Amino acid sequence: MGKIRDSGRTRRHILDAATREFSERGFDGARIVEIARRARVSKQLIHHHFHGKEALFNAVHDVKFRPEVEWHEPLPDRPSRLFVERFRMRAKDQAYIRFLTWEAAGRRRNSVPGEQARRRRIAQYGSELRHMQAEGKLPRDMDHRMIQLAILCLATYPMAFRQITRLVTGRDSTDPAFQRRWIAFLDQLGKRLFDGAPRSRRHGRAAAKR
Amino acid sequence: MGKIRDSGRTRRHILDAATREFSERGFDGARIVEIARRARVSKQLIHHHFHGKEALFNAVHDVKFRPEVEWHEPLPDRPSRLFVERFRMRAKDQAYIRFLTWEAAGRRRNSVPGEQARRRRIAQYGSELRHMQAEGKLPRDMDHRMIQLAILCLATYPMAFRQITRLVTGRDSTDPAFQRRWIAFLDQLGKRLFDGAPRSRRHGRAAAKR
DNA sequence: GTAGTAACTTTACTGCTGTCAAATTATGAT
DNA sequence: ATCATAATTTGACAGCAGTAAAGTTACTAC
Repeated sequence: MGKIRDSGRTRRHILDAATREFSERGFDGARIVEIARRARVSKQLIHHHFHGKEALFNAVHDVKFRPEVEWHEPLPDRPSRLFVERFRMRAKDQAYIRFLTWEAAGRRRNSVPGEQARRRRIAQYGSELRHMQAEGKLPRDMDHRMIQLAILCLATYPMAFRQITRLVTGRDSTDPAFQRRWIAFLDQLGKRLFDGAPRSRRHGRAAAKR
Repeated sequence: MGKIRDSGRTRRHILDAATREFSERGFDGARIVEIARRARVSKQLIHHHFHGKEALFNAVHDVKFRPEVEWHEPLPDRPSRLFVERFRMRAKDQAYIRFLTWEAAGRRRNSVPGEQARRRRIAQYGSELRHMQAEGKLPRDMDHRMIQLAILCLATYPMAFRQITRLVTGRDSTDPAFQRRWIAFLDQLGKRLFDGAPRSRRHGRAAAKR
């Protein structure tokens, strides 16, 4: 019998199960009995290791998602790849997207968990963008924070709002065929936006319209 | 005493209250007692008029959000305004955004409610985009469905993921100051993307990079 | 080996939530 | 006036979710 006692292992099992359950059903929808079933422990044991549902939820965030937040990925050198690279990251981490979506939907607490670290992380990304602006790789006449937000829009939305993506494109956002096309599109987008007029010298086009 | 009985009025009150409650807390988080309190009726009366929580939820969608889905807005003539106009719409209807977000987060049912109408609505928008492509107003070398999705990304995400928007820009997405800047940014984006190189004749740029 | 501690189980309960059924009150037709 | 019908209130309950506390089993140090 593999009945050896190992608190670390069971804690891990519980956390894994809880991660999936919370991701799928959200905090209110999640059932701790279900988590117990998935982790193959009794629900009381969950309450023994962690202390209540709320605490378990926080633990899940800390253990499972904090690394994601802390992780620092290098920016691509070509600015036109900003969209694509970010999307690639997001597409790999569906669970985190779902967590973000639940967080956005619910308003259980005005301060988001791990706000400090996330703010730092985001600020750092922002300063790198500004640096690219200074180098002339990104247009200077655009607010770098808005560029950053746009990157997140295009990288996150299709994975978060899967039902919409399916309605619009006919394919689920997890479908590799969709991801290929979206990446191709983001590449076009990046090139048109940033390769074409990287300098700030007024991005003169034929002002034909209007 | 305004104690006259008017089923229509109370039904409306219940629906209003339910709309807010479901928007704020989602299906699982919503409490029908709370809906009753807001509508100033007893919870049993809710169960009398509608039949259970699930049915009430569907009714809310039908009555409150269906019109939004059905509504047909004219596309702007200048393609560069596509982003801005869509965002303007979205910013006005926070409740609908929240509904979409809950819908995206939860997986209560694989088929989304009102799918038929929404699909038709979306397809129509798509065909108008294709028409703009045919007119040369939009680049032909981009997949119009991806353009459509991008529009939704940029219009919806900041309003849906308010916590992210706040972390990135420092302002809440309902803040008029943010909305002004985002609109300005989307305008720049649209111009760079669609005013500059509307034709499909290879959008020649200085292929300096790489 | 034994004592102590921590992992796990069992039993039980409390509070809440959605729902049902019956009683009451208003409304409208005849 | 009366009677049927629908609106609304009252009362009650059955189920479940989270939790607490006590009991049992395994592991560890001495």
